[in-house]
Amino acid sequence: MISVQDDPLALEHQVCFALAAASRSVIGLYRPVLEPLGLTHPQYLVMLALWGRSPRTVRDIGQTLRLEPATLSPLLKRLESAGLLTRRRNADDERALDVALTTEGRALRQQAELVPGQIVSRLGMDETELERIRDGLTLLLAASDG
Amino acid sequence: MISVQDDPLALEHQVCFALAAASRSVIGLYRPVLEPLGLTHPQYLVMLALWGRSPRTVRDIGQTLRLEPATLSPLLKRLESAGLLTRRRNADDERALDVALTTEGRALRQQAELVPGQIVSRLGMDETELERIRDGLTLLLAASDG
DNA sequence: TTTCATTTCTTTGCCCACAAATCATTAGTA
DNA sequence: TACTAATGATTTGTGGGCAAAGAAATGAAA
Repeated sequence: MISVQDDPLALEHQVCFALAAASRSVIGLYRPVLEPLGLTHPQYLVMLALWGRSPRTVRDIGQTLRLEPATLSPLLKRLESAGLLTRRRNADDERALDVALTTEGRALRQQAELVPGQIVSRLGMDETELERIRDGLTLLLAASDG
Repeated sequence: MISVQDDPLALEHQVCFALAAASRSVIGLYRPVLEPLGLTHPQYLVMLALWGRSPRTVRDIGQTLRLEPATLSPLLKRLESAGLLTRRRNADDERALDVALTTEGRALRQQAELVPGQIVSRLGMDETELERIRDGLTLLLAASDG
């Protein structure tokens, strides 16, 4: 007889379910926190990348965030419409698109600095445990990404 | 001076980035494995739920998988079109929709039983480590879900 | 230089994912 | 019995996310 214990298809055994559900759930926590900044969560990640270094090409952002250019292309246009960045063809290589922060985009960083603390507080989890999970996920990403 | 070490906005510090990227990356591993079954990953999760118990209402599936009815509604119609399940209003409560496996849907389980092994093998990760990560994610889900 | 392959981004098509609004049914209440 | 509130699913609108195809620029090789 198959019990929940040893059924390999039991939902609670699936890493992929825990991963997908936790990802959606945690990203859901960001929604109200990012809403005053006018950002969705993927847009927030792009801004994090640009606050780290600007300008960057689409390719560069994609490699950093593990996103396809087909995903980034429309997303970057929305951030451009919001006035947070500019999109301009690179002078040396017209294929590449330079994405650069505007003054407004750079300024948004101040508000964004409050975000991680708010999320951790909403999670109400031990920070050490949180870091342990993050490190596990980084391992998992490396294993699935390679 | 702000170094990568203590910058709270550094990408590699963000649990949400590791979570989102790992989730997409791992789900990406399922694509070629599920393709012969004719399932996407979210559809696979719904089938897992139904292999666990059938029939179920949309509400029940949504609570189990943490998905909104608005997400499930079209997804279930696709699985119905694929012949894997039936959708019928509950006789006792016409508001509720009973989702039940067809013979074909039930039969697909055999092929699905091979999936978890293939994924673990593609990940090439220690299974104990994988279980540790899953348990951490379950904690995270509980913290963000409540 | 001409040709062909490669690179980079964009477009198209399909599938999630969810908030908000809507519809139908049921439950609860006067 | 009527009226109202609550429940369960669907629809609509917006925004990811990616594969595949397309367009433009560059690089390489004949």
